[in-house]
Amino acid sequence: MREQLDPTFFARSVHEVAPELIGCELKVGESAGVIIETEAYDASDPACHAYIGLTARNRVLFGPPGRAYVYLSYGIHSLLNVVAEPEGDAAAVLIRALEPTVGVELMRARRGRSELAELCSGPGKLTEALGVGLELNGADLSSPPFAISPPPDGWRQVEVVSGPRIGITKAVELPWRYCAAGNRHVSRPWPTVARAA
DNA sequence: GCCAGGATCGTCT
DNA sequence: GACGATCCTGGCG
Repeated sequence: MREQLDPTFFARSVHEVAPELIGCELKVGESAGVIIETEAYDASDPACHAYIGLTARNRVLFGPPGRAYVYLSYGIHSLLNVVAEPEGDAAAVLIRALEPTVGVELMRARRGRSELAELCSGPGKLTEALGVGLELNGADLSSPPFAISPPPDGWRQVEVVSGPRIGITKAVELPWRYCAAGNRHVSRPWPTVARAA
């Protein structure tokens, strides 16, 4: 297994952590993928679960960085976030899409789909593919079943582009969605790119 | 190919 | 009692 991200990596501004997670490899159990799409949420942000203050659901956001914040969306999907910023500062990075690298057959079985681009191209899809459920809420991302490693050489110089976040109704104008430019595993096509000639 | 609608449940008012 | 940081299916063109 490769070296993992240093714990101090996560104890910074979520607006630094979110773009820098692009290209990093996220492993859960026997499956892994390269992170290609993220979104940043901080406590001053009306769309953030921590905006309303500490509650039973969002308490992990206020805790130590480098943990997993997992919650149920629409009563159906588990969504995975990485807690950022020092303990006491609530902020997190939503993992929106991965490019599958390890354990692809296991992902296919869990998703019930065969096309590679349908396995992890969405926040609800990747948690199903990786086997992430609510029981992992609060878990340390540097301990099994989790592991996060820095980008391998081929990913180190990938261009990261930003734009508006998806699926929210508040603070829609904030350009806090980040993605690896041109990657076809994104959850949605990039809304603002000009068409190539 | 695009769009509208439904599934489903924990959390907060 | 209402509302999602979503996904999939079916109907239509």
